[in-house]
Amino acid sequence: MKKENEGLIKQFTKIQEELLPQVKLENNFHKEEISLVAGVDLAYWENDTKHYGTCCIVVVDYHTMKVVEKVHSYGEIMVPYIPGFLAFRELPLIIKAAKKLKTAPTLYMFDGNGYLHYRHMGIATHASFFLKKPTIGVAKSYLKIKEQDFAMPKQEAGAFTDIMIDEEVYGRALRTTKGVKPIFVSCGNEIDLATSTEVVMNFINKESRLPVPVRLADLETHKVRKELKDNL
DNA sequence: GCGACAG
DNA sequence: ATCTTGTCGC
Repeated sequence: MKKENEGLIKQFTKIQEELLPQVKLENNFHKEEISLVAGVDLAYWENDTKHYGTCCIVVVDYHTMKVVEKVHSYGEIMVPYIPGFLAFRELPLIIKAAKKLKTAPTLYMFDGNGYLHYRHMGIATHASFFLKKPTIGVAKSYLKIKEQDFAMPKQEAGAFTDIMIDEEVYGRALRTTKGVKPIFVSCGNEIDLATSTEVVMNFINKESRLPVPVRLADLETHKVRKELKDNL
C-alpha cells in the first residue's frame, strides 16, 4: 500500500471497526414486502489533475422488472481508491444521489462487496448505515481474504458455493447464468444471505450475469458521464 | 524488485 | 474504475 495513505487507512479502519457491532445478518423485513430495489453504481473521469465521478441509482420493481425511478449525483472525488476502503471513496456521491429519490426502495444492491470483506465492511454494509435500508453486495470479481480462494460453483444457473473463512460464511460465489463467470454475493446489512441470493436471482435475465438494478445503474453511469464530461 | 488489488 | 476494435460465438 502506498505510504501516503497510511494515515487514511488508520482513520478509516477505526471508523469501520466501530460500525461492525451494529451489523445484522437477518432480515429486517418480510419477503412479501419487497417491491422496489435500487441498484447503485459509479463511473469516473478526469479533467487535467482533478478527478470526478457520477453516482447513478436505478430503482426497479421487484415483480414487474420495470424501472420506476433514476437519479444521479456528481462531483469531484477527493478520496483515493484503496483496496478494502472503497466505501470512503464512493459514499459521498451515493448519499447525495439517494437524497434525490422520490420513491422509497425496499433495499439497495451495490456494485461491490458487503460482508465479504477483510473487516466485514464492504461498501454495501458500510452504506446501509447512511441509507438506513437493507443492502446487498454484488461484486464482479473476487476479493481474496486471508489467502482463502473460493470453490467454483457448478455450471448450472443458480449454483453457488459458500465462501467460508475461519468457520464463518462471508458470502458466496453465485453462478447467475449457465456457463458464465460467477459473481460474488454477500449480505450488506439487515438481510440474510439466502434472501440476498434470492433477490439477486430474481433480477437475472438473458442480458447479463448481473442483477438488473446494478446492470442498469452501470449503463446509466456511462451515459451520464458522457453528458457531464462536456459540461464540466 | 514483484505481485496483489471490490471499484 | 479507465484506456479501447474487432471478433468469436450463440
